[in-house]
Amino acid sequence: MSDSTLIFNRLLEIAALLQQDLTRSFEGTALTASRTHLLWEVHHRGPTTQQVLAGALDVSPRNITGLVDALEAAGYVERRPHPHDRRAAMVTLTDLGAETMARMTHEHQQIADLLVDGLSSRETTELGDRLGVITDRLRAVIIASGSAR
Amino acid sequence: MSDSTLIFNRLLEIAALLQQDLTRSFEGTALTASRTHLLWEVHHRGPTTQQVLAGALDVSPRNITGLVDALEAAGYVERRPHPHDRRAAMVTLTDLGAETMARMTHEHQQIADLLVDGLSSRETTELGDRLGVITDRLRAVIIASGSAR
DNA sequence: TATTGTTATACTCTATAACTATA
DNA sequence: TATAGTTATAGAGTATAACAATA
Repeated sequence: MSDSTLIFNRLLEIAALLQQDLTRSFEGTALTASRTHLLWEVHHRGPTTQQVLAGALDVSPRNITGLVDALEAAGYVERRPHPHDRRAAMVTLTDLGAETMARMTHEHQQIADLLVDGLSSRETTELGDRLGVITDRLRAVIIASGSAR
Repeated sequence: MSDSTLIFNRLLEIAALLQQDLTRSFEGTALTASRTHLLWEVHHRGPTTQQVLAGALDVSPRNITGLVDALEAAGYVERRPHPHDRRAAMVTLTDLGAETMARMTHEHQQIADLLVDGLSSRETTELGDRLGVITDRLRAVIIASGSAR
């Protein structure tokens, strides 16, 4: 197996492990990866229409309806009236939603520190740079394969 | 944002992009990520019982039934009788399944080369080592959080 | 006429529980 | 009695299409 295949396989394994850890961390709550992604967007954007969320998550508006329904039922968000457009709803974090996102942001930093712990600051910077290169190339591959269709 | 958070976010982004690219590459076929994972296991193990596949994919036996049904309907695998146990079926690649896996293995190598291209062989080795460290730590985190429950 | 969000319908992945055939 | 796989049922994420209310 070539060195590049080895690295690629490590990236795939890391991706699978991250997904697995995320899923496990939601056990026993009403949260899921998709719902948390939506929460994350609202956390960073502030009150947001469902159309905007559909674009941000790259998912159909119908799907957003379902995710917001579930998050609203569990008390993480509220639909509030849009100030100027009576068709639209502003999805807004409740106190529970805001507290949850604050806690998750903190845990996010902690696991990041844990994973990268032990590398010197120079090594850390280099690793970041190389992953950045891979990220950029991967993005380019996806854009290319998208436009090829 | 700390350096470690930056690296962690890059890993998350790479994970999302890989998932996106994989999903897109299956458009217009009967394949999905889960079905391909099953195909991948059979490719590497040879004819395999569904019980073993359930363990390999870490998924319920019921789920394997559905995945094998779909792959069989699309012509990628066959259920053949187990030589000694009439309860069990051996999931076996058809010619189409074997050709598909050969092609995917080749494409897998190509995208690996593409993504890692441009790094010197020393840099490649170091990147692999550092990702290996992260993979091991992440695995440890997941095992720890699993046993805590 | 165009846009926002919903209802209707369908497919995939996933799980647990009950059941059949076989060991 | 235990195991391999299936049927039954259910929840979650996803999609398209048709529709209502509003712009």
